[in-house]
Amino acid sequence: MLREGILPTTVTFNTMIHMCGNNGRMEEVASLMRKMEGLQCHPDTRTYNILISLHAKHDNIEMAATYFKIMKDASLEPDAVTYRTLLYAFSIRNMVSEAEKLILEMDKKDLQIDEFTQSALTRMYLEAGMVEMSWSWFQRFHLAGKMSSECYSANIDAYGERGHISEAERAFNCCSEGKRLTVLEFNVMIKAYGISKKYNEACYLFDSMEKHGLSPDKCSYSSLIQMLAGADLPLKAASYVREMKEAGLVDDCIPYCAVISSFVKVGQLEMAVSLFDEMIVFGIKPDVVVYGVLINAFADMGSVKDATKYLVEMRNSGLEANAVIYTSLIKLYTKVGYLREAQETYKMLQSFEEGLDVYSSNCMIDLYSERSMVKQAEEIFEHLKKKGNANEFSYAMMLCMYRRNGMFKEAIQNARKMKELGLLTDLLSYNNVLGLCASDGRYKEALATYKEMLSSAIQPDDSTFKSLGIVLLKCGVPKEAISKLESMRKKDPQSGVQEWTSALSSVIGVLDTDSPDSKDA
DNA sequence: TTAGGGTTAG
Repeated sequence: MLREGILPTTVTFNTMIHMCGNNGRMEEVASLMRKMEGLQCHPDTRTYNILISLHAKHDNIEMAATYFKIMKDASLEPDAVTYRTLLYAFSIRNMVSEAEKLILEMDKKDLQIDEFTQSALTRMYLEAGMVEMSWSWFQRFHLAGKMSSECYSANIDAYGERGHISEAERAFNCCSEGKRLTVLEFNVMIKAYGISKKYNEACYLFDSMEKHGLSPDKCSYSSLIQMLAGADLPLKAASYVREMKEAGLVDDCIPYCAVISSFVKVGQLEMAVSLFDEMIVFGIKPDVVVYGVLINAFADMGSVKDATKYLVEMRNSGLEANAVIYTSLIKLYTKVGYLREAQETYKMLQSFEEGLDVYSSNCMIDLYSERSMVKQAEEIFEHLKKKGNANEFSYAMMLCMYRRNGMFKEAIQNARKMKELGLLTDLLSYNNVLGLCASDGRYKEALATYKEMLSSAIQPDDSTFKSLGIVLLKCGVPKEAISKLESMRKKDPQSGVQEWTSALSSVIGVLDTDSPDSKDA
């Protein structure tokens, strides 16, 4: 583009810088700047505006601010575009003092802030915890009277998203005084009520749209249905789905799916199924997600028959099961103890990119360990470890399997590895490890584990003290003394736990070895 | 710059 013999003008450079920058070729932008300098071709205000906006877009705010300074040093007058670009960039990064400095300059030059930047200011002040300040800016714009629906909505949304519901309401009311409301303001206000868990208000506002001569659009319905479903109010949500259907605004199964999954969540599976049936009657095609919801629901119930029914139905309608569905099936087969089916499903999962995750692998370990199929369980466990995916569940299940099969050495190694990797975090895991230590005669290790448990603020339970009681008993503490410790703990858990700790410390603290028959202690 | 559905165990 830069041909020899023809001197490119500033305008040409501006165009090229703009093009390169928009394509992300920032090195070329820098090289063009150097060429400009070499040719003594002077950048103008527009050149700097482009540079500031490009660097802001590429998240290099320092460079954007630097060009602003260079521009002024070159005695070029920043214009409304310059200020708007930089002020917006500062606002969305919550750079309050930098933004305020610019605003001051703009006021001096009598330059107006555009409404898009204004809503960014509202957000910035809210993020900074300066609610009053944000409100005074909102008012300044509101009183100037040139706000659009988009701007009012952006402000209502800014307040609503952060739970400032009364400011959102005030902004909404300001809007209704100044101009005719549109669906947009209603939608963000409904969303605001949802975020503040004011579901009745949301419904009431939605229902009042008609009185304002407005019809709710797809977004109004979707957000209301979504919020009600998420708030465990599926019955209410269902009535709006029906209304939405009546209005001809349902074109996929997503709103139905939200409500169906809400019914499942609150345990009303029959309602979920009947809404699903209703959806089919209306000719809305179910997709793999909504099938997934039902299959998972029946998997949780251990109902192979129903889960399979929906799986078959899904396949018959030409949909392929995905990794999520196979994971639900593995959960189901683990629950009911169908090893062969689980193995087959696990094999199917291998063909997926996300494929074999910890969850499904742990299900397989669970199945194998219940059957004492040590080798098979180990194989999966090794695979998990190799990929760095083995988690607390994986380790705990392996530990239990080893223990059940009398493989104490392996069990202890596992327990130690768990601690080492920081995977011992849950009460159940601690209890597993303590139970193991107690039955394997590792009293010092039991005490250390118990102390670790207390210091990581895990509340011990009855099962914890059952194992510790065995430890004390094996150390020669009489049964009566142990029962006394337990009744003390039942009466006053706090001091009871302390009594247990000192009893264990005094008995075990004097031992000089742990498990005399082991050499790896 | 309005909203959006599914899997996480002992």
